[in-house]
Amino acid sequence: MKNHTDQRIPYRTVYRLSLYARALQRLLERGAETVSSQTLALASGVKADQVRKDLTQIGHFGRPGLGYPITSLLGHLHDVLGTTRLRPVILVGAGRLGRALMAYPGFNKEGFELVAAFDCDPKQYSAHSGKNGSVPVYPIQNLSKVVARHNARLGIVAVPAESAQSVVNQLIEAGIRGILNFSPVLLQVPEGITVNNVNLALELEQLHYFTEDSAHSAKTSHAKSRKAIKHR
Amino acid sequence: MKNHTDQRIPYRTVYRLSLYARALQRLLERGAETVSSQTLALASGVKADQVRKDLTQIGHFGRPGLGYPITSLLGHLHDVLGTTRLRPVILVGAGRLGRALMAYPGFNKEGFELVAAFDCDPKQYSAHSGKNGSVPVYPIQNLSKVVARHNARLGIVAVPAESAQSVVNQLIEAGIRGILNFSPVLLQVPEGITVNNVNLALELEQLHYFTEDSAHSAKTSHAKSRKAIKHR
DNA sequence: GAAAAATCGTGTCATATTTCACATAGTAGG
DNA sequence: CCTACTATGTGAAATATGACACGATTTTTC
Repeated sequence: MKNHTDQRIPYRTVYRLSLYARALQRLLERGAETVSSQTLALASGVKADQVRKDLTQIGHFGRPGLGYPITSLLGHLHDVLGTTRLRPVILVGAGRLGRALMAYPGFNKEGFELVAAFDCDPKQYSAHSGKNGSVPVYPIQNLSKVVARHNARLGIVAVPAESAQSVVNQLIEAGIRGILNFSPVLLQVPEGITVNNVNLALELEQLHYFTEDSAHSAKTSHAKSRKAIKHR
Repeated sequence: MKNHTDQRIPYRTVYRLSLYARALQRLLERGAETVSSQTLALASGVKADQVRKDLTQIGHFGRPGLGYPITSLLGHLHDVLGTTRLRPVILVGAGRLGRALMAYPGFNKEGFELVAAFDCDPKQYSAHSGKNGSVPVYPIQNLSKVVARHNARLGIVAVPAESAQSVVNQLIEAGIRGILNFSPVLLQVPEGITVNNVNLALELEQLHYFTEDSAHSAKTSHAKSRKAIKHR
């Protein structure tokens, strides 16, 4: 039967579960103890029905007339999402974007720890490693060793387009299984490796298309079927 | 009738069209003159059928037995996507992420021009404005004026979570219609404004979930239905 | 303790998106 | 000019995703 342990959670549902976790965190900080699907929906930007459907998928049961116990639900979400403890993440590319990511304070709060960065330019790693509290930047040659040491599975790619594929090959070789790719190229990866692309240009082009009401479609109000806010 | 001019192109199709444009650009640089749906599909990471369906949506007709003429198709894509000329984009938040974005060389190549940046910290704008060729950084108070001057419709939000909603309100007030949001908050916007969210933590959590094969699902191969590479 | 209100869980329906399959049209070669 | 081959365009089936509605269960109130 449809037990919650015997099948993967759909693609987009995982996203929403993360959203819920964040919303719950905020609610918890405000002193709430239970939450209704209605409230959680509002806080996450989705519909109440969707919240209930998603939450039943992970097998957590709320109580009619009362709602969901926040603490328990949050714990359950962390279990399912695997964010119970800090997960190590490594970064390749210590250029401007890479350094911006290193300085991002949200990693730990969200259950991840940026444990190491890599670059091929000696100026980058000699300049930044060793600073107190900051992320150490190693030469790319040390990749395998450091990945193994931290047992990292996730990697962020923030290198120029030219070297992206080469870097990814090395990441996979080193044992990385999931890649967050900021470079604007189509990465070739074997079965079993997951890639999420964040492509500035694609985002902007899409935004541009959907905000341009002249020249494309006569009816602006035709967009009623599409939500203004997108969460993938 | 299903004419290509009388209806909007679906959400995800716009994304793929952008992908095609990039792939075509590369093919063109290699000296190719025509391309088959098969080849274009391979270069873009989608299926050939999908390519044909998408391309018929914009009303461009390929030639059986030969394929699509690259130059002509690329021009048509730029028309449809509205990337025929440079579109102005403004940025709010000149912190680390903001400065990384300002230094991103890809904007112009992809049809966008980062015309101005804003910050509320005098240190940021006094330090960076006026440099030759770089993006000027203005105080946030000048937002309306500068947005109007450049006739910008698109804005990028790279400010801390606390100030994101406030910034977005000002953007909308100033005439911005599409927002690329890097802050991890749910933005409230009126009908007609499009928001695309880029949320590091959500991306990582999803990656983590889908690369974690223990503890969640017995069958790893169960993921046959999901593509390893994701383009939204 | 009984009735009313609140809220969950889920079957069913509607919509959007992708895949399949194939008839159709154009090209190349002799 | 005719045949063989290639590649498109598109209707239809399959899949995924989200919306709706309603019965069931618990709390709250009197």
